[in-house]
Amino acid sequence: MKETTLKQIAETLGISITTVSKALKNYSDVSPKTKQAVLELANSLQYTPNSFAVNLRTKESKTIGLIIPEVVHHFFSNVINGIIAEAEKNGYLVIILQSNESLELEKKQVELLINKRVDGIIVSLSNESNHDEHLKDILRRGIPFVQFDKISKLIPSSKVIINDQKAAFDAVEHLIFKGCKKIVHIRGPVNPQNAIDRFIGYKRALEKYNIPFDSSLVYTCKNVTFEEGKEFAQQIATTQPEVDGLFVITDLVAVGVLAYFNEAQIKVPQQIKVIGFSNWFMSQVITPKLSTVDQPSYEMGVASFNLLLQEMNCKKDMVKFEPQTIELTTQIIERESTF
Amino acid sequence: MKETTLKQIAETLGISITTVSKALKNYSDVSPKTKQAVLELANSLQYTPNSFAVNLRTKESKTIGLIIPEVVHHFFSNVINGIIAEAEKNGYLVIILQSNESLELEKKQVELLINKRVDGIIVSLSNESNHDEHLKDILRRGIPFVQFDKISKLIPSSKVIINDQKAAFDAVEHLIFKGCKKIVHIRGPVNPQNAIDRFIGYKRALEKYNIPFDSSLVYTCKNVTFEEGKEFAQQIATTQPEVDGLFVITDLVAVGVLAYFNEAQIKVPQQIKVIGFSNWFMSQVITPKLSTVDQPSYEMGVASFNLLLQEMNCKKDMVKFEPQTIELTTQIIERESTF
DNA sequence: TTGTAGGCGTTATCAG
DNA sequence: CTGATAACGCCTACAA
Repeated sequence: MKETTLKQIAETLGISITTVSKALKNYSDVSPKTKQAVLELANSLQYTPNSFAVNLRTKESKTIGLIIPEVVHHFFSNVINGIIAEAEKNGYLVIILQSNESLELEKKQVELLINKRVDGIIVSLSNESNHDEHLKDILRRGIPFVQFDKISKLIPSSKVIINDQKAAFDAVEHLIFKGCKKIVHIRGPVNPQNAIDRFIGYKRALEKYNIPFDSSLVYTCKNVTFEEGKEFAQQIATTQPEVDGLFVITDLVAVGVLAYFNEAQIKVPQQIKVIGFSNWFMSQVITPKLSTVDQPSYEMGVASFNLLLQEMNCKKDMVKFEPQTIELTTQIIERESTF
Repeated sequence: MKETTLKQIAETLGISITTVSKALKNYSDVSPKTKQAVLELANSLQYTPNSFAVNLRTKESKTIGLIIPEVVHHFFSNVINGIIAEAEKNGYLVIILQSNESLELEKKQVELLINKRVDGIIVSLSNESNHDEHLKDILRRGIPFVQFDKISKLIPSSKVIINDQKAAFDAVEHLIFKGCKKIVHIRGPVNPQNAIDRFIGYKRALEKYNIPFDSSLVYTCKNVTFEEGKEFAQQIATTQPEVDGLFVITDLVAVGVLAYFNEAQIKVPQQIKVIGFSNWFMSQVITPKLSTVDQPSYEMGVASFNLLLQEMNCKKDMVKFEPQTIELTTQIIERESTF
């Protein structure tokens, strides 16, 4: 099974490789006759340029790399969706890697992508990531780079984010408006910037409405799972029965909370109100339907790719590119769990 | 930002490119002294071989392509997970494309991957796919190729599947054992082989237990969504109240069914029993917990990649490869919806 | 309008 | 042990 090459076409047609190449690329200086001959033969031989050779010549592969913590995840799979759709529109392919929330893996994968010489890299950091060197490496090598959602603020790259502080503030304010006085926050792990920001938003809302902050009302997820939600809900129900509101880092965990409350016959929203984060599809399917903060995941993917594209184009044109930060808007979705 | 190359190292060290290359690749015939010098310099210059050049020379890119109908899908995202994990273990990267259940897109994407000269291709067909030419193209070009789950039986490639007929038979038999007499099947679209096979399994089970087949009890999904589940459930409840069992093509749709029954206060499993397919995480979270057929998604990914790897290795060694079919086992998971 | 020549960076062969 | 040379397939000044 031999691949057909320019050389073959040139030889069977008795002309030079150059002419064949030009004919195929619609150069003006090829006689219509030879051009047609070339086109026909190329077609019948199913010629496609060898992308390895093209990559080597042009120094680009029209391929980008994407590193995310988890593929099986409502938010991230939607982001992937947005990225590959937008990439395809623009003639780019996407290599996807999963860090499994491990900093070690994330580092290795950055290295992999650098070695692969992808044209650009998009990353959302793992929960473990409290370390920057591998990201600086990307910058040092001059590879176009975009961070989204779980970012390192200190790295001067383009970023696509939401205003986590404000979104969290809104969520907690919503609970307060609904009459909650004693509000628990089930927060994300220690490292991720967005977990920190949502925590800050929670505190700010309390502050604004003169509710004293009480650290015993803060629970910290390690794995951010459904099971953790159940466990924390149980702890809360048994040790802090006076809690009447719950702001949860993400819908998956909030669904775990609701699952426990259902089992324990604790009435939501009558006895306790719950609001999640991210507007997962399932949150409108469970009983009671979960109030949440809508986070535009697909759009984040699209925006991330487009920022990357801009930077890649600048690089090609040797134009300096200024990193940009795009902040997408969020929205409170009120459902049964906070009626 | 210049990339460092063998040439640079050779020049600054005053030796030949060949020697540098050998030193870096641990060839036996390089003096320890020069070797060390090369290694040190390469290290301090952060040398990494230009993969474009390597690809061109070796005619492989250590990259495979994966085409699936949907990324945001519990089953497929788990398969992706399995594939990229196994690929990474073996030094391969994965380009992911999404056909959006469109045959047109699927064809284009196959072409894209062929042009990209990936080392191998893994595909799960879109629901629209009733057409083979693009798959034959892969075979014609001699590109290692594996199909999984939604396959074209006629294409002689390796395949990773479950026994959909048997799995469906088991599910329906389970309903019959639980006392169901009038069993509806909400089936998948017309084209996909696995929708056809599950339908056959349904009929066989009825036959075995002498329940006459009644085509008015078969509903056909177009989009296989939550909403469709709700709609069909409503139709069934209003027009065929004597139905007492429901075998649904996939959990997502089944969850839609349960959502309607919940709203309409129809008691599951007392009035009607429901069994889904694929063992989605959410199926154990909703109320009532959904009985289902467990389909090993991650494992399908792993098996698919491994089959592909075998074929890629055979190709390298110029050994003939015989396409294989791996059939993974399924299992009935009994939960509240069929108690 | 066509062709020659050089190079992208690596690897493999073969001779010194 | 070391290196010259060719080749992978394509692109692009520059000549002819």
